[in-house]
Amino acid sequence: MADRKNDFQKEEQVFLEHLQKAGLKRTAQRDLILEIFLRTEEHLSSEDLYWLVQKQDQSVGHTTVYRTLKLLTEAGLAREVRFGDGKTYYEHHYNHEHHDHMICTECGKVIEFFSPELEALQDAMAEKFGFKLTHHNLRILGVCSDCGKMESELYSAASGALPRVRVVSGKTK
Amino acid sequence: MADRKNDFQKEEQVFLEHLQKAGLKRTAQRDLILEIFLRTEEHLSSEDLYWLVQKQDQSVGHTTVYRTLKLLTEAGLAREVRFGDGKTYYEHHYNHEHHDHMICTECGKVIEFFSPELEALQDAMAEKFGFKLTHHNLRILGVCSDCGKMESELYSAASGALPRVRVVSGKTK
DNA sequence: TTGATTGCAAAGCATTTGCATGCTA
DNA sequence: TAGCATGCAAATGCTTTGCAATCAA
Repeated sequence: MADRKNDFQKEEQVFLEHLQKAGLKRTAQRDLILEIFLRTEEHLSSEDLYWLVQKQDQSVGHTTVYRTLKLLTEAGLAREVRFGDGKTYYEHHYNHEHHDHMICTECGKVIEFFSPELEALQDAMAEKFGFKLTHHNLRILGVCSDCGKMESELYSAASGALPRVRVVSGKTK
Repeated sequence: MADRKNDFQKEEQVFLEHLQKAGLKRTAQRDLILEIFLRTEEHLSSEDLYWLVQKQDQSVGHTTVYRTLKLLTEAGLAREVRFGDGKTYYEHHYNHEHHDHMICTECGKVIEFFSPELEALQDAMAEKFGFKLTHHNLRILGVCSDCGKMESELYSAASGALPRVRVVSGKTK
C-alpha cells in the first residue's frame, strides 16, 4: 500500500497546473479543501464539505468552499451531480470512470453503476440526431432492496455477475 | 378535427376526480391554470405559466400557480422536469408516453425521444439490484446539429428511421 | 508591489409558508 | 356555515456578489 500522504499526488498536480494556467494562486484554504474533498469518497454538498473543513480550520468560510468546488470542477477533479433535492453535490471525477446513479426514494441510498450497453445506446441515439454528445445524466429512482424488504425476497442476494457498482451513500434519516 | 373546446375533456375529468378524492375544491383559478397548461405544448416553468395566466386574469398570483402545478402533478396530469438551470419545468404527463430529453447546450433546444431498448436496459439494470424502479430521468447534453453546423455535414439529414421524437422548445436567445 | 483571495454581509433566485380575507360545497 | 383556497408579504434555502482587508507570487 502506498504512503497515504502521497495518495493524491496526481490530483494535486492537476490542480496546481490548472491554477497556473488560469493565472490563479495557490492558497492554504484551497489546499485544505482539495485534500478533504479527495479523502471523502462520497457525494458532498458544498455545505457538507464546509463542515468537514471547519473541523480542521474554523476560519474557512462557506464562500471559499463554494468557489473552490467550482474551481475543482473546472480543473476536472470534481463533477457536479443533482439528486433532485435542490442541492448540488460533487463527486470525484479525475480517474473515476463515468457512471450513473440509482437513488432510493425511501432511504436516500445512492448506488453508482455502469453499463456499457446503456452508454453505447445513448451514443447511438445522439448520433441519430446529429447531436454531438458531451455528457449525459441518468438517474434511476426507486426503492432499494433494503427498503422494499417485503418484496425483496423475490430477488434475494443478487445472483450472477453484477455490473460494476459502488454503494456510495445513504441517509440514516 | 374535434371541437377545440372539448379537446381536454378527459384531462379535466381526471383533475376534477382528483380534487374530489382529496377533498379539495374546484376554483376558477385552478380551471384557468389547467386550461392554459394543457393548451401549451412546451416545457413550462411556474413563472412561464404565471405570465401566460396573467394575460387572461391579472388577479392570479404566483403562489396559486405554484400550488396548482403541484396539484396537477399529484393528479398525474403534469410531470416535473429539471434541465439543470435551477428551475423546475413541467410537461404534460397524461396520455403522453414516457420519453427522455436531449438538450442542446448552445441554443437550449430540447428534443424528446423514446427508445424501447434504453427502457428495457434500465429496467433490467434496476432488477439486478433488487431495485423497484418507480421512474427514471435521462438527460443527454450536447450540441445539436443546427448549432454544430460546421461538423453537421457529417450527419446530414438523418438517414433511416428515427425513433419517435418531437422537438419541443429552443431559445432564440 | 500588485492583483488575486478571503470572509463577511447582503443580495439573488426559486420556492414555500403564515395569515387574514374570500369563496366553494 | 365550515373549511378549503387565495394572494400578499415575509421567510426559507441554496448560491452568488460586493467589498475591504489579506496574502501569494
